[in-house]
Amino acid sequence: MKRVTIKDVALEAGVSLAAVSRVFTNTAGSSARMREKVQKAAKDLGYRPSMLAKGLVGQRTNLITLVSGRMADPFDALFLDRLSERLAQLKMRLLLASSALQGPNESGFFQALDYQSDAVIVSAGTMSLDHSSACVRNGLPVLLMGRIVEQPGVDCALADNRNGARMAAELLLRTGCSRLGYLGRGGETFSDRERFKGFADALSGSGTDLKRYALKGSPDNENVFRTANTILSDKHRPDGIFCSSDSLAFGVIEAARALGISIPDDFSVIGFNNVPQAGWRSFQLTTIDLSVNHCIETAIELLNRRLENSERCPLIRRIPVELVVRGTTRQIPAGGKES
Amino acid sequence: MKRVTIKDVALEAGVSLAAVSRVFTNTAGSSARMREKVQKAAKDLGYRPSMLAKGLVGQRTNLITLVSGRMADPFDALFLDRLSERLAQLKMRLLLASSALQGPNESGFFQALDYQSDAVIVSAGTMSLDHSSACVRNGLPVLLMGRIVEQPGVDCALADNRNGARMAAELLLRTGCSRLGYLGRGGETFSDRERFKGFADALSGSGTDLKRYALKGSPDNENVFRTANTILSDKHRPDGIFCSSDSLAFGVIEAARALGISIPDDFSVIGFNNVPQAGWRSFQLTTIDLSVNHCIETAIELLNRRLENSERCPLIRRIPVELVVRGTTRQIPAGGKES
DNA sequence: AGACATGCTGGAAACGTTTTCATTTTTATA
DNA sequence: TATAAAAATGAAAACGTTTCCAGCATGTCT
Repeated sequence: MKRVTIKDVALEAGVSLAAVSRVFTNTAGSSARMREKVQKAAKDLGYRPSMLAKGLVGQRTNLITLVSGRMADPFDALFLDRLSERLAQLKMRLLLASSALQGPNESGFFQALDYQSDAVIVSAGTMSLDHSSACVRNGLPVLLMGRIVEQPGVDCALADNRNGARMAAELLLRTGCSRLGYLGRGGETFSDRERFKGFADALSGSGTDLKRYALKGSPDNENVFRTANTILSDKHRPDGIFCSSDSLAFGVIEAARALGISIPDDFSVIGFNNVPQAGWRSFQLTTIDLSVNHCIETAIELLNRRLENSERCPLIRRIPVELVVRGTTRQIPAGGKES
Repeated sequence: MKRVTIKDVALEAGVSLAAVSRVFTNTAGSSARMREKVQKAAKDLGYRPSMLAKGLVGQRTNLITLVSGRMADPFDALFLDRLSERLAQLKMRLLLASSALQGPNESGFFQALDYQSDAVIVSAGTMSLDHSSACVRNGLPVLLMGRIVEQPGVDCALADNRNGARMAAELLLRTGCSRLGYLGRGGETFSDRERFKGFADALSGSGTDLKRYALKGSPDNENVFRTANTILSDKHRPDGIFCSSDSLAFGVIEAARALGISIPDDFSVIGFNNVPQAGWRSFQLTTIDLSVNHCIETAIELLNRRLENSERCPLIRRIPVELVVRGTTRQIPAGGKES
């Protein structure tokens, strides 16, 4: 019932505590005989080092706190899943901070501090950064996914939004759309703004109309459907729309179908993220692919570099995106000049 | 840069360590004056107790380890999300154990032990329970979601699978299906078996055909589609199919559409879980609803009861399910006798 | 006024590690 | 073989808490 400690192992092996510790931390300075004795004793007793004690004295807990939004969007779920797996390979563990519940002292940053995480990753675009400075002050690295904040100790990784938006704009133009729309989530996140701006800039000079729509209320399918329904019921509705996420695009597709608007003949839709569902036969959504794996690798790289040198200046990494053409946009006219 | 400890607070307030600790743990035996002094000092210094130290000496870490499968299924993602939020209300944190990576000593159970979690929740149906006994032996409560293992210290919570399967069977029968199929995931999980058995039992005596199909390979949409396509291409294909999860049902629906089989006129589909997508206009899937909130509440209740009495005998909780009729099954003939 | 319970307070041990430092043993060098 | 250098080992302090125990006021009862 009682935990097997390093002391028990030392006793069993007839050596000192320090010796056991050295063997388990692979510190130089223990004979082959010693390693053998200790390892045998440890195995016999079923010893496992207490990460709590380790973290208390050492400077690493191997804990990474993740502040994530609601897992409603499949992209977030996928990100979480892969991140957890990848970190496990590096012997690190993910500690979840519910970004939903935000009491006075309940910020994910405080949680990270309480458990002495080695770092905090913030992937919730809407999460307030009010208390991030508390982390920075304590030397706790912060990694921001999806937005940029210039502050020492805070690294950032985010999609190449402008480029993605540009590709979407160009495709819509080349396939003959002329009244365009942009649909973003209500919250006005950093990514949202960048995507709109990139879309608008790419369109400028083309002489096309651009209307910006924003979701009001929660991003669940039903609400998206209603919003899209309103947009598409308008007499002067757009004939092509770029959505800041695939989830929005799905709702738009369904609204178009419900109204009998034919996709892609009468109406085009482009999403963002390329979540698995985008490829399903029911949607065949043309979208901007943001590779989850690429996100993870970038995050891991920034994390590692920060952990080995906490003083280095902040880095901002842009994750490249790619256009994936499926069935919600028209074919590019064959005669046109190819880029 | 250095952490503010209880010692600093004690010094600032001019009291002893013990006094500060007592104030922060709400232990009886500190005067109003003392509380005031300490709280002021703590606030001035920005003190936050180290959960590591707390966990090391006390017996609670407020950490719950969750061993979950790949987050591909939206139900899992939802469960994780809500669980994290609910636990946060109770001042507990979720520590993730990637069930994917299973090295020799990498089982989630060991991870729970290493960090001295207060409990382990296993929601990955396919996760091996090889090392669960190590937890039980160390007095670490185990909560199994979705399957039953009778062992001291191990509580179980799972859907009322037989009842759900019965409802599915009855609906299919009453809407006139006569050649039925059951499609489960390959792994042959506990739930899978229960659902099939429940389905088969409810059908016995009705004189209908029942064929059991199982997915081979990964449960991604494309693979499900291929499997469903094979099933439905058969000349003697079923005219109604019950799937062990909504994700499977989506693939089946798409395969039917691709083959020009009309739903629900020529073919009926029922899923399990009632994930949000089941209600989307693109699917309108008739399914067996398993309430995530109900799952969470049951889990929390079992957890709490186990934490306050680690000796109590194991409990098995069945979570009720409900039939949600949508568009992938035919209407029940009006004239028939209602139940 | 003396005895006694009561409530508040601080000292110190404990939790399970790592790490520094001094000591002992081994190995290499002359 | 003596000696210096190197390697292996153990004792003890530190990490930041909680908790047990003893001491000391204070107030109450005879």
